[in-house]
Amino acid sequence: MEQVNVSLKGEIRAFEKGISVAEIAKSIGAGLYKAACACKIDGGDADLRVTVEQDCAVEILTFDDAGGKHAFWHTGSHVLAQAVKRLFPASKLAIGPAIEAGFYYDIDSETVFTSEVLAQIEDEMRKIVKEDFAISRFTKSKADALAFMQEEPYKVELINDLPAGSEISFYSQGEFTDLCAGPHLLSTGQLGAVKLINTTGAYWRGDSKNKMLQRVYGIAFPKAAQLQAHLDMLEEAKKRDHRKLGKELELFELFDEGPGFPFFLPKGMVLRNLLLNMWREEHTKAGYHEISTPIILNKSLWLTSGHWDHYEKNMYMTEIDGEEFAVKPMNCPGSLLVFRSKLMSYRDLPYRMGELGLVHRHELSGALHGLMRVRCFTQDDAHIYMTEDQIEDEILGVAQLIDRFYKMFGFDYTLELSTRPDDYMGALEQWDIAENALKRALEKNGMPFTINEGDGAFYGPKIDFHLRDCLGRTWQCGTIQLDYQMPERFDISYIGADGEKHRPIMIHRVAFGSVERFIGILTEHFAGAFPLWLAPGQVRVIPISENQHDYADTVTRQLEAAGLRVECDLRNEKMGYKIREAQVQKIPYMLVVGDKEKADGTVSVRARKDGDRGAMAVSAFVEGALEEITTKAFDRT
RNA sequence: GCUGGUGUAGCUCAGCCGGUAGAGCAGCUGAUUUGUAAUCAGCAGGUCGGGGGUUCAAAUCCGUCCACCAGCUCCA
Repeated sequence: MEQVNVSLKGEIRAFEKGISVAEIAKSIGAGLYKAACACKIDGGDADLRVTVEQDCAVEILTFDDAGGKHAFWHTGSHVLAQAVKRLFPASKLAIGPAIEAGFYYDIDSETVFTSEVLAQIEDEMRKIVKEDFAISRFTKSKADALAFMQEEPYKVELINDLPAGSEISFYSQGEFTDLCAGPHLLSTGQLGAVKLINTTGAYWRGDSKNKMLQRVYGIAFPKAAQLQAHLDMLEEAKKRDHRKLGKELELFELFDEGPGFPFFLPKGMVLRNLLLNMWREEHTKAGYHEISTPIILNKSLWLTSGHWDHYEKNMYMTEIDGEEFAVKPMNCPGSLLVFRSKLMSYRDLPYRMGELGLVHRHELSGALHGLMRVRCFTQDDAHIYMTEDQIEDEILGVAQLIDRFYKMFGFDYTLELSTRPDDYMGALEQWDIAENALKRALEKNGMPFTINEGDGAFYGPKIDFHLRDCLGRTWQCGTIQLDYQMPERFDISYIGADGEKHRPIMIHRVAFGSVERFIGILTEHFAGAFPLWLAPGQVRVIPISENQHDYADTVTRQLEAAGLRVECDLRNEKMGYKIREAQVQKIPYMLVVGDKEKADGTVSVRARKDGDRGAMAVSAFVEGALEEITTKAFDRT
């Protein structure tokens, strides 16, 4: 009998040739076999049914591994499809993948999947889980696969797109079979707890020209307790929603009169201005010169920049004295005009020009979302004009600046390199140079990144910074774009050491991305409990009774003199009521003053995060608070 | 923009099959003078998202527009 040597977590074991990975898992232990979802063979994702024909390294994946979760949820989507087919046999199935959290299935059905129908489907799914069907895999030739799936038009379309001669795999469970590359679990019973989250519309193949299908989202876990924990997490995320908190904390407001045009309220402005003060300080230190350019500019400028050709559908137009003007969707043309207005020497380069520029873009009404997706926003923009041999240093400098900004709040982020889009402007070889320069800068500095093909700006490739928020959603914030095109189009130049004119290269970059979006992300990140340095109201003085109003007022003035943002609550309410209100408003510190404090010249400090800290001298409190502000200390709640 | 859903007092929501609007919180007034997350009472507050239509009668039914929500698409 032939044997193969299988490396399992570094340990080599011999098995009979042709053994399936599932059997290998079983040989290790019944527990592992039960928990196994998928596997990796020599590092590549594989199905547990795969047989081992030669020496290799095998890794068994469970729900705790990303690959295991993927298979788990993918099976979830098949169970969903099976339930829908049982209840509504006329439904046509499109695609049903696993996603970052759970799975979905796109279905073409006459029946509208209301919440009642969803509950019905969910019940049917639980039955299928209970029935514990073994899941089997088989393959067919392309012709056979087409014949086999002839009742499913979407599957036929998918199969037709597969290369001729390919072996097409299917998975079966009970009466249900689906076209699928896998991997899948061994049986439907492994799913444990399933839950359908919601249903929405989705275009077939993501193209708005195609038919709108119904997308049903679901999630599943091995244990009911895990499902409950996940649902609790979603509940918590809802509480942190910046749209809710923004209203409650009076930070910003959106009115019907200005869809997508946010209004900032007094408290929101305090936060915003503090953020921008920090931004200005950091940029001044980093050698940037701040400018401000108008929001309405003549159409001719937008023709020169190429925005008219590439961005017109998103631009707001107006007419002045019989001429066409556009509201700026980007700040770069203004910056270029400023650069061009002065004769520049190579000694001036790199020239870093920053602008907190208000831009307007017409986004689809359905895309609007609180402060995260709006129609007018402030980019913390900057344009760096430089020579070719300054590119790498400048990119690195910007990346470090952005890194400092994000670390200041404890944000995680990932990098993406976006390459040449279809509607690109300029010469191919310049794009290659630019893409390589960005790639080199990242690689040279050991910054890991993924590549997002075809997602660059029309004038150049870019490095995008994606922040992760409390919902696990990622938001594109910072970006660094390298541009050879605009300098060309605007015919800008500098005088080189040789006395001749040369064309500079430019970087477009933002750190916050959109000041509005960043504030939205910060709000959710901190659940409205901003670090002391950013909190619109930092301290609330709470006298216990009228008897201490004079003292409370004295304390308040002392804190004001120290530069703290403080309010004194002199209302005729009980202390508990005032504390509750301050707590709800996420005021970092409450200072309770009663007769004792008045007599001793102290304050009883209550912190938002951990409650009563006891009495201390006013000066001691001020000193601690100022220290906390200077260090920009934060803790995520 | 598309699919589905929602729109009632400042906020959160109730109002069955059409009979002409209600609660809690917030607000105001008064009483209470209070020791670490809600003191009590009274008052005031809404042409029920907008314009239409059906009807003796519309918050309720129909249609349309607007906004919002969940996604799709797009994106900072």
